[in-house]
Amino acid sequence: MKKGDHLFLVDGSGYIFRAYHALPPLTRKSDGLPVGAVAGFCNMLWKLVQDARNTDVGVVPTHFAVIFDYSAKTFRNTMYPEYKANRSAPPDDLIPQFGLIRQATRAFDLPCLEIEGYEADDLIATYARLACEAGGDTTIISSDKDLMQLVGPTVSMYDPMKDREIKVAEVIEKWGVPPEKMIDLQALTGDSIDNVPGVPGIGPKTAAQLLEQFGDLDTLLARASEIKQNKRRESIIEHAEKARISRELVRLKDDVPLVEGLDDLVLQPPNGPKLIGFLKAMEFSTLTRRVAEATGADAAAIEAAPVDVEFDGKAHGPDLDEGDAAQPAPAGPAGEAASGPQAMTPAALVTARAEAAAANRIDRTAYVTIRDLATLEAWLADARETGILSIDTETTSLFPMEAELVGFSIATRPGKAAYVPLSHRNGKGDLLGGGELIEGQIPFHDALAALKPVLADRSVLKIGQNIKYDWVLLYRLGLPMAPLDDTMLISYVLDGGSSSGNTGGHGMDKLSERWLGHIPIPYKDVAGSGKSQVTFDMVDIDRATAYAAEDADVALRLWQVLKPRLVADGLTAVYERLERPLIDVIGRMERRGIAVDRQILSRLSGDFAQSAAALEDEIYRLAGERFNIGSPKQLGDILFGRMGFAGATKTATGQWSTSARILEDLAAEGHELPRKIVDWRQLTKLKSTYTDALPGYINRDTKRVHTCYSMASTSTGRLSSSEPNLQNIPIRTVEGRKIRTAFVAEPGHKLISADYSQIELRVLAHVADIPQLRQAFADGIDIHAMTASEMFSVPVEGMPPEVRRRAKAINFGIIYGISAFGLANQLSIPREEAGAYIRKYFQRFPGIRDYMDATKATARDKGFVETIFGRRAHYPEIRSSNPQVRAFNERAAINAPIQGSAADIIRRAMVRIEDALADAGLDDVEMLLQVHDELIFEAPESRVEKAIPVIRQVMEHAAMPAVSMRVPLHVDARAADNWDEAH
DNA sequence: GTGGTCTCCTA
DNA sequence: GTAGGAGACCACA
Repeated sequence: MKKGDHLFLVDGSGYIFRAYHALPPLTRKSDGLPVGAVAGFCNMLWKLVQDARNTDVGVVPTHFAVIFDYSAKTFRNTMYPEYKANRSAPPDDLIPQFGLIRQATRAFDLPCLEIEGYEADDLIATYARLACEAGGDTTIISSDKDLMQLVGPTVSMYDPMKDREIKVAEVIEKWGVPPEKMIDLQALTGDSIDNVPGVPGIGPKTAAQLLEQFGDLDTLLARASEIKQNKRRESIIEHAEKARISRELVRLKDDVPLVEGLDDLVLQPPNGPKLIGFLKAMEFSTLTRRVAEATGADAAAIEAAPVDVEFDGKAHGPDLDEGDAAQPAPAGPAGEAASGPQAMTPAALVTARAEAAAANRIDRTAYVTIRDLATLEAWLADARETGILSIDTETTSLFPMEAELVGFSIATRPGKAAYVPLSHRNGKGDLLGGGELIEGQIPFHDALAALKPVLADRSVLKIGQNIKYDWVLLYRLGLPMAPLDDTMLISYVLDGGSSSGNTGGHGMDKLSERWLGHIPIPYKDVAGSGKSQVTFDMVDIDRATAYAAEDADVALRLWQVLKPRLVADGLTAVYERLERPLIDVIGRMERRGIAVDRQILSRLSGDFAQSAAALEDEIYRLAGERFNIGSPKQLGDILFGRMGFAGATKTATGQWSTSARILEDLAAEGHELPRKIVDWRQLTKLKSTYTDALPGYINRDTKRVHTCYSMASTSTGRLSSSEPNLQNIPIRTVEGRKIRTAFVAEPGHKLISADYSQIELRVLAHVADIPQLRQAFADGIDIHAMTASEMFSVPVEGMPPEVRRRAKAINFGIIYGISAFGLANQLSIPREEAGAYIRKYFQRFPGIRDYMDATKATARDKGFVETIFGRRAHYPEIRSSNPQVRAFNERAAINAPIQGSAADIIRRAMVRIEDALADAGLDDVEMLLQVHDELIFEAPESRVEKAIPVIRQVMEHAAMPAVSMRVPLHVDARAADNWDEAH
């Protein structure tokens, strides 16, 4: 190396972690291998190497190396055993990427350096010193503050993510001291991440000020008695020794015995074919193309290179130390096993995390109430260091669209959690409702302003339990939040199914008890319940802190336990493609809401009330007495007791059944009273559930109805909608449909409804691979008529409606895990006849029976079934000795892959549709609702014609490229002023 | 006031 | 026969 040469040193280990959190998660298409950080790394390296050949750019590297940490143990551990002892394990889907990034480096033909016993930073320090001595310059590709001590006249740093150079001036600007004092500064402040102790109570600001005053650490320690502030003085005197140890920990070693000298680092021209082979193996098509163009290689002629995927996390520092207690780990790469890193398989990591979580008890007394901005800033800085922020909002309402923020809690590491009260009030609320703001709370907007950049920071992962709620609320307050991880959704992906999928199955309390062995404070205990319940702003701040900080702490701990299971169980792709990207998509739908015309509902309510009143009079006349028609008990007594109608059946609890089915049968025999009761029920149902209830959900500010979608409450992967449920708005009767006319588009806009035609039958045709069904769907013919024609040997032409109706019932029955009992019930035919139909059906479509048998066998064998995208639904009770329980679980297990695959397909469509619309210049077309196989959009009138083909295209191809369906998907779409006409 | 039961709305 | 949510009633506390 000579004067004028320029050495680039990439801090590989540092980059991995930052890229992982900063970049959107990416998985290899073919097998779900997580490769997001690898992709970021390759793009960065390529850009750096390319710039090297472009002489227009100011800085041209002549020497180049990528440097990694070797292993857990370094000389610093000998000096201070606790060094980096409390680091948490890396995210599970990052682990395989450590090895891949080293392979990427070699594919670039760049030196990939690491030395046992030293950190990457020490090697960087050593090479930088050598380069300086040889008269060359050095650029360190990193933004790590630990490296800033090296910055000087010939050494600068470069942050590849922010495209920002860090020189002496930038260091001073950021830390208040020049680079040569960074060591002393860090010795004082310590580093919670690396477990460098420092002096308690001294942060960067104070440290800089002290160094300014005293010059350096030794002088400061010698003259500590001169410090005026009592606390500060005592702390420094007491912890002087810690400061000295800290200084030795943070001081980088610049005389590491190197294997490769500077001359080994001379930058070579890129080896196109070798690099392309690796990029192809990673399935990075864009970069492959770029490299091919730049190097003149023929990408098509190059085969993907073999790539080793290791799950042992080679040399990413001491992060896997917690694995000590876990199972024996497989050896590391050849030749490095003996002294190499703690090796750990995904399964071992899962075990280790679960054991650690169960062992680390929760200590509520350690939680902090943050009452001033500086403390909040310090916590948020910690989050930027860890790259992790567990967050939970406390509000006055369960509806995020109308809730007021009362405070929020954060956690950056297990046990380190705090609550930030913002608008707690004292109890002196008067007629105006107010009460006075309690003192000792950070001004609302100041706190949010501090929080905002961290929430938006792509390099800080925000973790929450049901984080969609917080996302919607915070977005409303002008605080967008990304990226996100949701412990509820992770649990849902891992353990979904009837055993845990029902309401509350993935709730925080349940998860905490199960995984942490800890029961969090119930909400009731802080806010009361029933009449005495108060909103959270009235809760005492100390009690609020215990409750709220615990939630953030628990969410973080759950995340540590649950996230690694995704990789171990092969469910990363399901989470990353079907859950995580949907959080903000659905959040936006909830935020938009849909306009509901109050006048229409009010008029309908009046109409329904009038008709129902008229029916009531007649019912009393026919019954000969007044009674509560809405009481099944009283009604049953009158109909089957006093009046003695025939055909009575009992419900499970021995009551007379008065279901519509029974009453219809009686009506069919010519009885007037049951008919009127059925009609009365329909009207009162429509009135109470819809026309009376819906106006109460119209938001005061937006004038729209904002339903809440639950992403984790079904066993199959469907969404559910509540408060109000907009997935059960009537459609089957003329009267009911009128309610749909109240769902309207804004003036100048239209509602677009796009729904999948027969999606579940198409999925069935695909998974069971039934030739006749596939053909029928390919030809676009009436599927129920085709079924009838096959079964009963009747031509489709001129088929009696009754024949088709029966075939249709059978088709649905198949999807539901058919039983003769159920089909008989549905069609009102004898059980024997229904059984004969089913036998006939299986005769004509033997593939269906094979599929059903295979599904049941899988469920019994593994305890779960899978959708075509790999989502699992667990049915452990399929092994029950109770025949009823077993049969029920068998039917559910047969239905789940069909219903669930359809649900996954529409989820995929929802994830893609916003971008597709935006790409077509239609970003003013907004998705509002999802009703299982239907999506509702609102669009300016002028956009409708252009939007419909885009929507249809996305929906019909939503399964691709993960699954190539054997049958086409078909979508019907229409636009109108209201939902009734659009559907 | 809470929880269970019945009924009924949807895909 | 599958998957949901909600309102009314009623017996329990």
